[in-house]
This record gives sequence, C-alpha cells and structure tokens, in this order.
Amino acid sequence: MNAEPQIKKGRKYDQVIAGAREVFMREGFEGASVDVIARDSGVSKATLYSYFPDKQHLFLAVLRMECDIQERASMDIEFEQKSVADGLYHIASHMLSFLLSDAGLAIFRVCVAEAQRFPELGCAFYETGPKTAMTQLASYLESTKAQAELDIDDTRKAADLFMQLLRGDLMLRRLMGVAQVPDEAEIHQAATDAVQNFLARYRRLATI
Amino acid sequence: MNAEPQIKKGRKYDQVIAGAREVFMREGFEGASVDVIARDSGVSKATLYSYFPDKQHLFLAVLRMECDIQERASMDIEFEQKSVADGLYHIASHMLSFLLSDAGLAIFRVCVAEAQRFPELGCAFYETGPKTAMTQLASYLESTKAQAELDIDDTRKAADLFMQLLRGDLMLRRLMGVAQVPDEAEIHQAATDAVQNFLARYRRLATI
DNA sequence: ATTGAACTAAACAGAACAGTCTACACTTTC
DNA sequence: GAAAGTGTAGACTGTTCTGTTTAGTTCAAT
Repeated sequence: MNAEPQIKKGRKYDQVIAGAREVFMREGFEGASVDVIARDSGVSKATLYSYFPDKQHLFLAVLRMECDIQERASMDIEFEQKSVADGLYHIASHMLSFLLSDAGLAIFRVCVAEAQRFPELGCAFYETGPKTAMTQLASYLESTKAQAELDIDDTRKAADLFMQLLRGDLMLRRLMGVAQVPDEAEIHQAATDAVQNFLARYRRLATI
Repeated sequence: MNAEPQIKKGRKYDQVIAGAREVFMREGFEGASVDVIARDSGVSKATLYSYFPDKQHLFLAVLRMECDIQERASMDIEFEQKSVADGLYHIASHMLSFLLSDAGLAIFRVCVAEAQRFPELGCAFYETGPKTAMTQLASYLESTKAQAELDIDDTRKAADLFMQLLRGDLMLRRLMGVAQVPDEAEIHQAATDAVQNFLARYRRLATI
C-alpha cells in the first residue's frame, strides 16, 4: 500500500505503457512476454525495466491508466436533451459503443481473467468503470425525476437495471467471440430496446 | 475439424480431467503448468501425455466436458408450479445459485479469458450454457403464456430479458472479486428482484 | 508363473521466460 | 569538450516450461 517502488522517469514512459497495453490486452498477463512488449513498444528491455521494477507493476500501471481514462470519460451530454427517452437513448448508444468495442471488451476480459491473481485490480475496475457510470446515471435520473416523466422510487436500483438492460445478451455474445463488433444499426437496435424496456418499467402511468 | 487426435484410453482418464479441471479453473490456461496438473491429478506426466497429445487438447477436453455437464443440468422443475411468479422465482434462484457459485464463475471466467485464443471454446460455452438456458426458459414462457398470466409478444426476447435481470450487478461484482459468494438471503433477494422486474414489464394488465 | 498392457518416477532436451548486466551511442549542459 | 543523464542492443543467468524418453513397477488375466 505505502512506498510505491520507483516508477516513472523519462520521456518514453507513455510509449512503454502504450505498447504494454496493446500486448497485455491481446495476450493477457501470463500470455504476454516482456520481450514482446519491449519490441512492440519500440523500446529496449533495459529501458522498460528502468521504468518499472517488474512485470506485475507494469501490468497494474497499464490497467490503472485504463481505469483513469474510463473514469474521466463521463457521459458529457446530460441535461440538454428534450425528453427522458432521448437522453436515455443517447447515454445507451454512447455506452454500448464503448462496451462492445474491441478496446472496451479487451479491458473487461483482462480484468475478469486476472481479478483473482490481482484482487485490487477487480475492485479498481469496478469502482472506476461500472460503478461510476451507474452513479452518474443515478444522478441523471434524480434530476429529471423532477420532470415527472418517470416514476422511480429508488434511483440507484433503476440505474442498476438500466445498466443490466444495456449489457444484455449482445455483450455476452461479444465476450464469447460469438458476435463480431456491431455496426451502428445493431447498436441503435440494442439501445432502443434497452430504453424501451426501461420505460416500460418506469414510465409514469398517469402522464401519457 | 476432422481427424481428432488420439484421446482417451485407460482408466485414469477421468482422474486426469478432474485434476486438470481444478488447476485450469484456478490458474487459467497459461498459468497452469502440466507438472502441477499431473501432480494434482495423482498421475504421472507420461500417463497424461498418453491420453492427450498436448496441453491445448487437455484444456479443450476439460471445457467440453464442463459444457456437457452444463447442458445436461437443465431446469428440472418447470410446469408443476402454482403461479408463474413461483415458477420464475424457482428458476431464478436455481440459476443464480449456479451462476454466482465459485464453480460457475470459474468456468465463465476461463471462457471469457480464453475465448480469443480458442475461438471454438467461446461458441461452445455460449451454445451449451446461456443459449440453452434461454431456450428452455423461452419454452416455459411459451407454455404458461396459455395461462394468460403474462402478456408476451416475443418469448425469445422476454427470456433474454429475464436472463439479463438475473445476471445483473451481483454477477459483475462477483466476477471482479468485489463480492464474496452470496448466502441464501442474498440469492433470495436477487431472485425476487429479478422476478419482480420481469413481471412489472410483462404481467398481463387486465387480469389482476 | 508368465506375459503384456498400463502406469510410474525421474531425467532429459530444447525453448521461452523474467530480469540483469555490459558496452556503447546520443544529447544536453556547464 | 568533458561530464552527466538517458537511451540502445543484445548477451547472459538461472529458472521454468512443454513434451519425450528411459527404465522400472504394478496388476489383471491367462
């Protein structure tokens, strides 16, 4: 926890992280070799080991950075939407594009695979990824609840449900390599379905 | 595809599979060493290699067997329930117990991790696991639809939704190592929530 | 009792691995 | 232009890995 070993120095730090990211995501932790990482990064092994004390710390540095990115990539456009349906659809398609992309899947895959070997990793991913998204979504639901379009008693549970609806079967098929990376039409379809299901559950009845 | 290499002979076959299963589930494909598998199986390395031509074939044999088991473990108790709610709850708690158990998670984890390296594996898992369950559930929904308790236009979509509701946030937290293996109360809670959400979406309005 | 198949332990070869080290090149700064 | 800092290529160490081989053991069935 304390006394983080010497990490970070020169100008090639980002280059190493980028190369390592690619190889780790492709091969997993055990499958990736330091020699390959060094070669793919365009960096010598000596340089790599001058930045990171060992392979594990490099791995964790890559994934911590990935988590940071994920956390910062918040749902920008929130309140200026016309209807709740539009807002939810926007969020849905935005998140689906990421979740189902090769990059999004790769980090999910690696975290699932290594969550046992690196317990702190799984927690960090959950906190910065799904949980952050859920919290942001919950606050959105809270805000527009005033618009009285929705009838929600527990926004946290509702946000949770929406996330579940999003991931759905398509995510599973992507994870298992059954489905290819979806095109815009498929994402549109999945987002529409999710919003529809969500509204069917939570739309205020008296209003429409 | 054709000409499967020589696999299976003597009486220690099951013993090897059992040992390999345990090690692979614990360590993943790359993390598991053949020496450890042989030792844990109580079998010599030579014997192991007399059964399987290499590590990959052993790995795939383990997971094929796991898929078979998963496929056979159908949802026994289907029609003799009183209400649809009871039937769905029964299915839900049954499936959740498996999905969230250490064993259920382990195979899911391994398949996610190795679906890229072994493309046929991901497909086999999806077909025998989630897809089979969904099909069985769909046929249940079809049958009780006659009871007019539910208002379903597309049973496949409905079954898909139910599965999504099941997996939910708890499954994600388990995968990431955030949550421990749940006790009966937690499973009851999750199953109840899922059924409730499902019925809120699909219960026939005019009936009650 | 003998035969033959299945199994064992242990050593082995050859490769790949993580991590270290040496010797050298480039750039900046005094 | 010397010195310091940062980089390089790649050889090297010692370990671990998969997969093979050898020489010997168990055991069932004749």
